[in-house]
Amino acid sequence: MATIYDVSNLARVSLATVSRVINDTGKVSDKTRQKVHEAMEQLGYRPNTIAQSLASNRSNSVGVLVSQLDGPFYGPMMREIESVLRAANKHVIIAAGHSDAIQEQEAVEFLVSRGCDALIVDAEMLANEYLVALGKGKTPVVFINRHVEGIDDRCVHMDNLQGGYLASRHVLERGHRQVGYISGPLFKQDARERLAGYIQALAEFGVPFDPDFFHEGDFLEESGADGMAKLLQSGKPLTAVVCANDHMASGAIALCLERGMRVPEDMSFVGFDNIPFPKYISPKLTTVSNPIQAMGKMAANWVLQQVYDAKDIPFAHRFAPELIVRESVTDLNV
Amino acid sequence: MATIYDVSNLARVSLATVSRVINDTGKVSDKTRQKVHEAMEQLGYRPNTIAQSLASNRSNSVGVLVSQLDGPFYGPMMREIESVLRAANKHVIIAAGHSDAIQEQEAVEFLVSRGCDALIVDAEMLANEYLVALGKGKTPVVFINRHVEGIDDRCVHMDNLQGGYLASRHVLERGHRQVGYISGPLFKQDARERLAGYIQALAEFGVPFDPDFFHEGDFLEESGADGMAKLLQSGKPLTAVVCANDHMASGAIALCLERGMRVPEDMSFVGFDNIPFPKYISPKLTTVSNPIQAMGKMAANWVLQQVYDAKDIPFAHRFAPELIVRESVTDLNV
DNA sequence: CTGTTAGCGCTTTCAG
DNA sequence: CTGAAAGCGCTAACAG
Repeated sequence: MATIYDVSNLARVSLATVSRVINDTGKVSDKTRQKVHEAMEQLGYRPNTIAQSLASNRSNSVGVLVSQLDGPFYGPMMREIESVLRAANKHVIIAAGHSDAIQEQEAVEFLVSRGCDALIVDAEMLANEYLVALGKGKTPVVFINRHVEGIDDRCVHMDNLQGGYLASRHVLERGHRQVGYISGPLFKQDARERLAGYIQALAEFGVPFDPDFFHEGDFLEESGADGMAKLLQSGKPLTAVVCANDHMASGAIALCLERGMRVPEDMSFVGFDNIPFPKYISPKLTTVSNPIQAMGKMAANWVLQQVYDAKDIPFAHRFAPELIVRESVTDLNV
Repeated sequence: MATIYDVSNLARVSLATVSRVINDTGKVSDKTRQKVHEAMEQLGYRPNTIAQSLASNRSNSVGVLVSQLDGPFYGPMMREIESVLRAANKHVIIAAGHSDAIQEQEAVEFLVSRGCDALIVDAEMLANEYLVALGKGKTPVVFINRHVEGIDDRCVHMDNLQGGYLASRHVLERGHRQVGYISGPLFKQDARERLAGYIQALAEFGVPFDPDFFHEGDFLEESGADGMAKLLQSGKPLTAVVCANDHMASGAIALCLERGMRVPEDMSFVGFDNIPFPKYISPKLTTVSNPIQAMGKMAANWVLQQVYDAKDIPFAHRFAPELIVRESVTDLNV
C-alpha cells in the first residue's frame, strides 16, 4: 500500500504538501496540487485513516447505540443515520443495548473508549443522571427518542404527549366514551407522556379516568393481550382501546379475535408507532406515526454539524406525530 | 487522558512492560503485573485503540455490509454479528448497499479503505466475479447468504434448493396438484435455487411444470399480488401457491382475500423466510425457516477465528432450512 | 522477565 | 505557497 511518503516522493513535494491537498487545507498552487493528484492516482494511494485519526485526534467514526438491532423500529432509523453519515465519509459503529441498563452502559463506554468523535444514543434504560453526565463528557452526544431535562439541546425526540392525545381524541371524536388504555411501562418517559396525552383527551371530553380501563404493559405484544384480558374482565362496556404501541395493539386485537369479537365492530383500536404490518391483515390499524426516520436523520445531521463543522442545517429537537386513520376504529356517531 | 507513558511512569516500569500486561503477551512477573494494574486503575487508563491499531496494523474493526438495515431480515442477523463481535471487543462498522450494485461496491470499498480487519458481506447485486476478486484481496471476507463458486470456503449460506423443495413437497403431500409458484427475480441465485427445489418436488410427484402457474416476482409484497393475479388469470384450477418469500406470499394472500377467496380453504399458501408477523393475522402462514441468525453468528465466528486467532469453532458453510407448518395449507387428502 | 529503540502513516506547527 | 521536523500513543523486535 502506497503511503503519503511515496506520493511526496513521486510528486517531488513534501509530505506536508501532500497532506494539504488530501485535506484541502491551507494554500497549494494549482500546479503542485495537480502533480500530487497525479502521483496519488498513479500509485492508487489511499490515505490510511487510522494514521489520520491518530495524528489528528479524530476517528471519523460515530458511535450509535440502539436498544435493538432487530425489530421494525430501529432499522429505519439506522438506515437514515448510516446514509447521512456515510455520505459524509464517516464510520458508523453500532452497538446494541438490548434494553438492559448494564449493557447500555457498557456499550456507551465501549463506543467512547473506541474514540468515536460523537455518539448517537437511544438509551432506553439508562438513568437521566447518567445521561446528563454523559452529555457533559468530552465526547459530544445526541440523544434520540428521549427528552432529558437539562440537556434539552442535545435531545431529538417526538412529542409523545401529543401522540397519545391524538390517538385518544380520535376515538373520543368518533363517539367512544368507554375507552381503555394499554400503557407502556411507566418507568419509561415516553410511556408516561403517551398516557398523559390519553388523560388530557379524556379530560377534554369530560370523561373520567377509570382505573379498570387501564393496564400497564411493557410494550410487547403479549402484554397487549394480557392487558386486553384484564380490561375485559372488568365487565364494563368497553368499546375502544388505545394502545401505547402497535405491538401491544396487535396482541390485544389477537385476543379479541380469539374470543370471537369483531374488530372494529365490537371493539375499536388505536395503536402507536405505525410499524409496517403486512397488507393483508385486517382490519388495518389506525395508529400514530412515529417520525423515527426523520429523527435519525436529524441526529446524524447534528453530529455532522457539531463535530465535523458541516454547513448549517436547521435543527429540530421535537418532532410531531401524526394520526394515521385506517380501519380499526368504528364510528359510533353514525 | 492518561497514556501508556503515564502508566509506565507511575508503575516505574517500561512502556514495553505496560504494553505486555495490556495485551497479555509475553511474560511478566506477577508483582510487576500487579503494579501496572494498580497504576492503570489509579489513572483510569484506557488504551488508545487508534494508536494500537496504527502500531499493530490492526483496526479491531469488522465491516459488515447488508443490503438493508431495515426490514425483518437483516436486523436479527446484525444482532448476532454485533453480539459475537462486541463480546470479543471488536468494532462493528456497518454499511448498507440498498440492493444496488454501485452502492454495494462503494460500501465495500469504503469498508476496506477504512482498514477493517475483515468483512462480512451480504451482497445482493454484486457480480460473482467481483466477489471472487474481493475474496482474493488482502482483507479477509466472508460472504453471507450467498454461495459463490470458487470461494466456497468463505460462504455461509442456506440450502435454498432444499427450502424450495420442502415448501413444495409439503403442498404436494397434502394432495395439491395444481401448485403455482411465485418466484424471486431469477438473476438472483437464491431465487433460482428455490425454484429448482419447487421443480424437483413437482418432478418427484410426477406433476409437470406449467408456465401458467409460474410468475417471476421481485421478492416484494406487491409483486406477490401481481403474480397472484396473473396465476388466477390463467383460469386453471389452482389450489396452492408456493412463494419464494413471505413478503410475496403476503401480497398474494391479500389479493385473494380481496377477491373474496378464503385462505386456505380456496387457496393454500407456503411462504419462505419465516419473518415475524403479528400474531393476529389469519391464517398463520406455513413457511420455511431461514436460519439467518445462525448464519450471522457463524460468519462472526469465522472472522474471530480467521482474523483474530480465536479458539477453534466448528464451521458450517451451509445451513438447512426447516419447514414450519402452520395454517395456510389445507389438506386435500382428507 | 524487563528495558531500549524504532517506527506505524499521517497532521501540524513553525520557519522560510 | 512549501518544507522540515516533531510528535499522536502504542507495538514489536532486539538486547540484556
